[in-house]
Amino acid sequence: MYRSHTCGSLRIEDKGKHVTLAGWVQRTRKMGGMTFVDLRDRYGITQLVFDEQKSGELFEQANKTGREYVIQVEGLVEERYSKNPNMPTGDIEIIVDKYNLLNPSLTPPFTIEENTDGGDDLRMKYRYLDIRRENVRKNLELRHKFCIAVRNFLDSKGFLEIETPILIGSTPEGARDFIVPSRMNPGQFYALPQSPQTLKQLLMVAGIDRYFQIAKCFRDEDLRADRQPEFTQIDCEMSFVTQEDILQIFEEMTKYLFKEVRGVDLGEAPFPRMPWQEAMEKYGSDKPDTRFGMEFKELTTLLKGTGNFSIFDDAAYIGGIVAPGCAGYSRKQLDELTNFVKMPQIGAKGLVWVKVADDGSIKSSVDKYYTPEQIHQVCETAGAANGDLILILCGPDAMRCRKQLCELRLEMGNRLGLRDKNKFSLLWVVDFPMFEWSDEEGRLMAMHHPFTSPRPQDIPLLATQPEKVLADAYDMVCNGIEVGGGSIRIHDAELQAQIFKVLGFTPEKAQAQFGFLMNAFKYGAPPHGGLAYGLDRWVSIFAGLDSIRDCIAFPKNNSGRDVMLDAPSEVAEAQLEELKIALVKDAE
RNA sequence: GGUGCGUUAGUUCAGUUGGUUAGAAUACAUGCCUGUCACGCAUGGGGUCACGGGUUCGAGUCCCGUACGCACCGCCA
Repeated sequence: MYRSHTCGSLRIEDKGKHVTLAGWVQRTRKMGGMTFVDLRDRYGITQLVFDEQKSGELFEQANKTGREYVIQVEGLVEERYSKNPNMPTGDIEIIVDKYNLLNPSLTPPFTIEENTDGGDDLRMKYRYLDIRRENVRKNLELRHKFCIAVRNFLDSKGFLEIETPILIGSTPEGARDFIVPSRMNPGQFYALPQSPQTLKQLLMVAGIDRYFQIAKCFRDEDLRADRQPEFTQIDCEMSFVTQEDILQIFEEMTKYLFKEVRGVDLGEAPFPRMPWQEAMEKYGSDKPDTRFGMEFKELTTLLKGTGNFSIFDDAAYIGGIVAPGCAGYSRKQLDELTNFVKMPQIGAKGLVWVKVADDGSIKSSVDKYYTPEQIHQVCETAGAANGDLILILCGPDAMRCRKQLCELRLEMGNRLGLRDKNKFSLLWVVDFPMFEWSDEEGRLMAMHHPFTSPRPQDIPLLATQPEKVLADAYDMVCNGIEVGGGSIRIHDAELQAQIFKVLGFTPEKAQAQFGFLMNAFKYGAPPHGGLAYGLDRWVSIFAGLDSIRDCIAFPKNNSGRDVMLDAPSEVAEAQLEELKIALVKDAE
């Protein structure tokens, strides 16, 4: 037996017990004739005491233990002389009478402390040391609790957890696939699933009317702080359900998770539902952060062609937001905001402001182009009160301009401290367009995915005005983050074929790519639909993290590398030969 | 594919207008210290200033390129 207790379990009630502990040396404090050692494991830290007079030889050994040495000790639990109220085990200490060095350690490249001195890169290279730190471990514990709660909830609702394969076929729609060569079928490749989408639909055809899976998904696209090439989805599908049924059950699950895992009561009220069109008009985003207001006010008709400001006259869209209490912004602060919107990734040309002072007097950066009455009208329309600042953007492309205004709104939200990590605002975004135009492909693309059902009332439009068709699709949004999304699927082979046609697939190509699904639909496919939650995103929201990497045990870096394993890497010639793969030598 | 920022001690960073022997904190080592818990005090070791080229009497500092990291745009059904 290596240990009788963990390093976090002993309390004053255990006084007098003879115990065995094992763990890592967090720190040693040498006080001359006395040495304190903090022994750490996953459960906590317990102080060990070595006394020169009483411990003799043990004292010498204790003084030689370095950081992160793995040791085992036996000793008596004693009440402390001077207690430490800051730690759970702070009332006791172990008077060590037996010491066993299990394994020494090199000095770690960064300190194993909550506020480590290690940078991200180094921490990832030595992730096994990083995970020893309490805050990283806490995130993994939270992730575990989240998964357990999901399983409990879905099990209680009759869902079956079923695994689907990782080696599947490539699908050209959507993200770029990771592909895996097949040795037994030279020249042919598997693809890793971007999601188990088609497989779960086949499970519905198979009569598994409630399915879920905590599924790894793979997308070979560039990374971000909130995007990894492999990530985890809580993938769910149900048969004989309407959109309403799905929204209700997953709203219930969300409330359950908040309560069980985060200790937050979201209340009885249903989540607001916002049509996609409204989200775009009010927030310039299909995933609005509704923790704060500052909704867009369109000013196009009011300002375009009514003054002599050519910038506005040439714009297709003029919109503003009201920043409450910001009328006192200095020239410098306004310049900062102007520079912010002019950053290349935002791309606005400039920023117009209107200040409504505390006494109601109005001043703006376009005073010379408009009459005071017109500017006053702007304040009315925008709903600005005394002390408020109106920020206005315009541009030739309404959609782009709204996106820019969206960025500005979020920036103001940050500046005004309105994006509190402990506040949660959830909503459903519904009624997504079925298709969006792709300039690159020169055709319509499925906005959600090609298996999404159009709203029944819009089906007649498919043949005539497909761009006007709305989908039976929905996203769950929390604090401006898309945390889940799904749709009612097509269960009719005919309708599915019609959608493929709109997407520019020839019947032959559709058959080749998705024949397995359309054939299955011919054998009595039930009406079905579902939803997938982004596990990594949920956990990082619950933990208040800025990057999903912090809740993934072994994440990839910005360029898709695992710096700990040094993957990806080259493989042996022999492996390539076996796969009949020849590498193209760089011509240079 | 693109934009921005960064790369200096084991680590996190500072380094002025281009000018003497490149600093701090922390970590590490040694010594002192019997109630510490971010212990304290003293001493010490530790640097290819990412790499390559250029400008200059002289480059950590300026210029060009490369690599790597981070954030973002494109991309992510």
